[in-house]
Parts: sequence; structure tokens; C-alpha cells
Amino acid sequence: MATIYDIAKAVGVAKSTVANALSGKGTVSETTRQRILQAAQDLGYRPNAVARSLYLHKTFTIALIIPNIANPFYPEIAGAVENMAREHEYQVLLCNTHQNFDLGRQQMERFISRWVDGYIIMGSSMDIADITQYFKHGHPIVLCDWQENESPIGIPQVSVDFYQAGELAAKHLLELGHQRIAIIGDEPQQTLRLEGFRAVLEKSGIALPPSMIQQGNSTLESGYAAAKKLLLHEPHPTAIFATTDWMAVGAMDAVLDEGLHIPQDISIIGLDDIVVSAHIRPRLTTIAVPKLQLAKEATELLLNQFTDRQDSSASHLVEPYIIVRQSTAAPISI
Amino acid sequence: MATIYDIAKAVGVAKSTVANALSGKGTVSETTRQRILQAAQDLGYRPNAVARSLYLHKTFTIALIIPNIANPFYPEIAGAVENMAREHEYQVLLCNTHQNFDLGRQQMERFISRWVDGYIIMGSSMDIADITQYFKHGHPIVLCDWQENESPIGIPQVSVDFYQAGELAAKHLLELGHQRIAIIGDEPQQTLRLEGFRAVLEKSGIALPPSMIQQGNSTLESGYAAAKKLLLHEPHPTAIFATTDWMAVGAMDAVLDEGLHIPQDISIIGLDDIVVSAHIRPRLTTIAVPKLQLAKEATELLLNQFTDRQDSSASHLVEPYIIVRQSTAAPISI
DNA sequence: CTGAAAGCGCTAACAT
DNA sequence: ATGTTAGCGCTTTCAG
Repeated sequence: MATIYDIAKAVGVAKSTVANALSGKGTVSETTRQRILQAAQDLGYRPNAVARSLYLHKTFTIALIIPNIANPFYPEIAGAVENMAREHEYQVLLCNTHQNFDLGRQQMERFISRWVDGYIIMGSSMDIADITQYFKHGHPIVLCDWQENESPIGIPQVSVDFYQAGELAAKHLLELGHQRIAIIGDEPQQTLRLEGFRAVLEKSGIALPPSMIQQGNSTLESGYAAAKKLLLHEPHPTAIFATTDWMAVGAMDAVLDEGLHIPQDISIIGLDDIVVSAHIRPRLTTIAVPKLQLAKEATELLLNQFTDRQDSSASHLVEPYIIVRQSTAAPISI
Repeated sequence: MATIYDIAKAVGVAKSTVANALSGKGTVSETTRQRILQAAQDLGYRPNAVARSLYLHKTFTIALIIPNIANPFYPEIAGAVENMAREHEYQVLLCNTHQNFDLGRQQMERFISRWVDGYIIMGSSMDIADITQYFKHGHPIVLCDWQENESPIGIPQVSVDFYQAGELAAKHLLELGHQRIAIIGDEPQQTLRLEGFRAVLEKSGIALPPSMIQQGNSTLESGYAAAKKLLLHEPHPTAIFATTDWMAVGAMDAVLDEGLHIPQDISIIGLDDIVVSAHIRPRLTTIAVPKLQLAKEATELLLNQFTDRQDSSASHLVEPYIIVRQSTAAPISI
């Protein structure tokens, strides 16, 4: 690997002159500049970003910390973040914490050692207490799609109004006339959706007994298992709100496996609007989350922190909206 | 940020003593070692990986270069690669090239500037000519899930026997009794699958006319569009082989949208075995690819190159296998 | 317009 | 057992 020193030797000038010529910063005569550029070309010179980082205290790297890329909610976002980062000459390091806080902390320590410039932390991939510490210590962080209620004051964030999302789901089911309603959630990560959902039901005098609340972990399989349990009850619920589409797909599978029909016997509504939801049978009704907007704003907010230190208080809450498809309908027998 | 020099000052020893104490390499008396460790703790010392990299010429970073993380084939692999890398104290940079060779080259140049230690390049995310150049210049590379026939001699690779995959798909359809068979491919990236498929058909005297070959681009939407075109033909094919599951899901959607039944009117078979394929209706018959094995072996092969420079010739070809589910059956009317 | 020199934080010889 | 020193390749004053 050729260095600026090699170029300097070849051309017969000093390192700093080469640096000036290459960066275009100082003043270099046109002739030497040309000779330097030529030599750089000939030697196959590539700037050394590591050395540059050491001096600049900046690596042009951001980390994207998520629970699990295998959850189809994240790939879309990861792609968008990578695109935006690239446009600004940043690289993105991927980190799946699998909801393991120790692992999250350990990875964070490694990132800090590497002088990663900033972090987009999604879902509930890390302990908010840890995050708060890191943020206080000056590490630029943006919370994205942050789950729910542990209000992380002071940390910039771009999230979805999940309470409203829960409300939207409940309203839809209520309007359809459902009374026996169940929810498949991923607590304690995703309580806001449940709370919004429950609040609307209660306002209509409909209870959400513990037996109608099943615990999942955001995987398809957990949605399947949760739905199976729900179907054990007689009479079974006529509608299920799965707090993520991925679990909803699993729940649909379970319901169908039991020989029941969707939406005739049971309505199912999800949350996220992952791509596949629009293409399976029946097509999944869902509360959509504007994922690209999330990714875009989160990246912008992070990049802004690198320049304006102040902007950090900015927090965006994006609005979910319902997409009614085929998996929900009025209950046949009330 | 505290440095070893800060610790040295605090304790009253030389930098190198601190370095020795911290790394456990040299010999340091137990008392000073303790004082150094204590000071490190107090000052909140974190080793500086950038400085370390500059000296060591090693960044403990690998890049995962893929066509598009939004294609559900990749997230599973990306997760597995990240896991393995982490266990070996490596970080992974994500790069989606969107099949844009210029972008791939540009990103590769940036990675090289950053002294990324090695590359796992998947699908057809980059120009094989570029890759070959980089590999020749000493950059550790592993090709993973490499698409088909431009035999990249000398570059270690872990791929699937796609020719065999194509054969398996054809055999299955033939055994079921299909005669009017179509394929949705993603050429020129994925020709081997098509060739294996075609070879088996021809052996049975069944032609694959151009009208029965539709072009997709590995997105769900392209599978949908391709299937729609296929259905324009009278009589329409009784079976479709989509060369990726993601396109197969789109194809199923299109067929169903036309009011046809799967598998009664049309059989559909995919390739990849992405998670969702097992959970949609009808469940998708597919040629499965051992994704975790791909990811694991690719990462190992890359990590090996960092130590044994020789092992690079190793190339693995993993075997695909069929999973018969509900989307294929004998044609009703021959 | 060009050069010399310091320093980013660390590692590893080599002295002491 | 500890200290000194010379880099890794770059950027940035500050002199000439």
C-alpha cells in the first residue's frame, strides 16, 4: 500500500505538500500538483482512513443496533439507513442484540473503542439505562422505533405513536362488532400498543381478561404458539390483535391449522405492514408504520448531531395508519 | 477519553508498562499491575481500537456485501454471519449493492481505505471481474451463495449446487405429471438453476419455449408480474418454477388473483426456503438451501484466510434438497 | 509555494 | 521489572 510518503519520495517533495495537493486545501503550484496526482495514480495510492480517523477522532461509521434482522420489520429499515449513510460517506455496522442487554452493552463497548461516530438503536435492543449513560457521556445516539413507555428523556428519537396504533386496531375491531377480543403481545417491550388497545376496549365496556392476553416474542413461531393457546378457550375469541405482523402471520397459520376460517371465524389484525402481509391469503389487515420515514429521519437526526450539538432534543413521533385488507370482518355469531 | 498515557501519568510509570500490564504480555510486578488496573478503572479507560488498528494493520472488521437485505433470503444469513463474527471479535459492515456494479466497486474502494480485513460477497452483488482483481491484490474474499457459472477460479467460495437445485425442481414437477411448465428466473444472475431445470425437462422431451421463461429480478413484485404474464397464455402452464421463494410468493399471489387455485390449477415451486414459505397458504413447495451452513462456512473460510494464507483454495458446494408442501400437485387436466 | 515537525493512541523492539 | 524509542499514515500548524 502506497502512502503519501511514498508519493512524496517519488515526486521529490514533502509529505505535507502531497497532503495539500490531495486534499486541495493548502496552496500547491499547478505543476507539482499534477506530478503528485500522477504519482498517486501510478502507485495506486489509496488514502488510509484509519490513520485519518486517528488524527481526526472520527471514523465515518455508524452502528445500527437492532433486536434481530431476521424479523422482517428490520431489513427494510436497515437498507434505508445504509443508503442514507452511504450518501453521506458513512458506513454502517450491523449489530443484532437478540434482546440480550449484556450483549448489547458488550457490543456498545466495542463500538466505543472503535470510535464509532454514532448509534441508531431500534426496538428494545438495549437497556435504556445503559443507553442513557452512553448518551450522557457524549455518544451521539438516536432511538428509532423505540418501544413504548420508559420515556428516555433527552435522547433524540424517531418513533411511532404506538398508543395510537393500539387504539386504531381496537377501534377497527370494535366497529366490526367484535366482543371477544384477544391480543398477542411482546411484553414488556411493547406495552404502549397494548395500553392503547385496552383503553379503547374498556371505553366500550369490553374487558381484556388475562386469558385473552398472550405473550409472544416477535417471532413468527411465537405468534403461532400464542394463537394456538388462544384457541383453547371456549368460546374462542372472534378477533386477535397481534402486535407485530410477523406474529400475525404465525397466528394466521395457527388459526388455519385449526381448521378455522379467516376472517369468517376469526379476524386477525397485525401491526407494522411488512411487505409479505399484503401478499398472503388472506391479505393481512394491519396498522402500518411508515418505515422508510423512520429510517430516513433517524439517520438525519443522527447525522445532525455530528454537526449541531444542540439539535439533539428533537424528537419525532410518526403516525401509524390502518390498512384494511382481508383478514378482518364482522363476527358471524355474536 | 483516557489513554494509556493518562494512566501512566496517574500511576507514575511509563506508557509501555501500562501497555504490558493491560495486555498481560510483558512482565509487570503484581503491585504496579494492580495500581495500573485500578487507575484504568478510575479513569474509565477504553482501549483505542483505531490506534491499535493503525499499528497492527488490522481492523477486526469484515464487510458483508449483498444485493439487497430486503430480500428475505439475506437477513437470516446476515444474522448468522454477524453472530459468528462477533464470537471471533469481529464487527460486520453491511453493504447493499442493489446489483449496481459501480456502487459495489465504489464501496469496495472505501472498505479498502478503511482496511476492512475481509469480505463475504453474496449473490451477484458485484462484478466478478472486479472481485477477481481485488482478490489478486491480496484482499481476503469469500464468495457465498455465488450465482452460477462465471467460474471464479481461485477465490474461495461456499455456494449451493444450483444446477442440482434446478434438476430437483424439474424432477418433482415431472414426477407429478406436468407437461406445460414455466419458469420465472432472474437472469443473467441465476442461469445455473435454469440450466439444471431445462436439462431435466429436455431429457423427458419437454420443451421450455421462450414464452414459458419469464424474467424477474428477485423481488416479490417481479414474481407477481412475471406470473401474470405467464397466465396470459392459453392454455396456461400447469406448473411454475420460480427460482427464488420471494418471487414464488409473488407468483402465488398473482395466480390467486386470477381466480385460479394452487395447486389444483397451477403448481408452484420455489427455491431458497425462506421462513415465510412454510407458513403461507398454500404452503410453498421449495428447493431448500441450507442457509445457516452457508453463512457459517463462509465466515469460517474468511476467518481462516486471516491466519492460513493457503487455505484459500477451499471451496464448498452445499447440497439443496426438496421440501414438498402444498403448492405442488399433479395437474388435473393433461 | 513548500518543508519541517508535532501528534492522534497504540505496539513492540530494545535498553536499562 | 520498567523505560525509551520508533513507528503505523495522516492532518495541521508554523517556518522558511
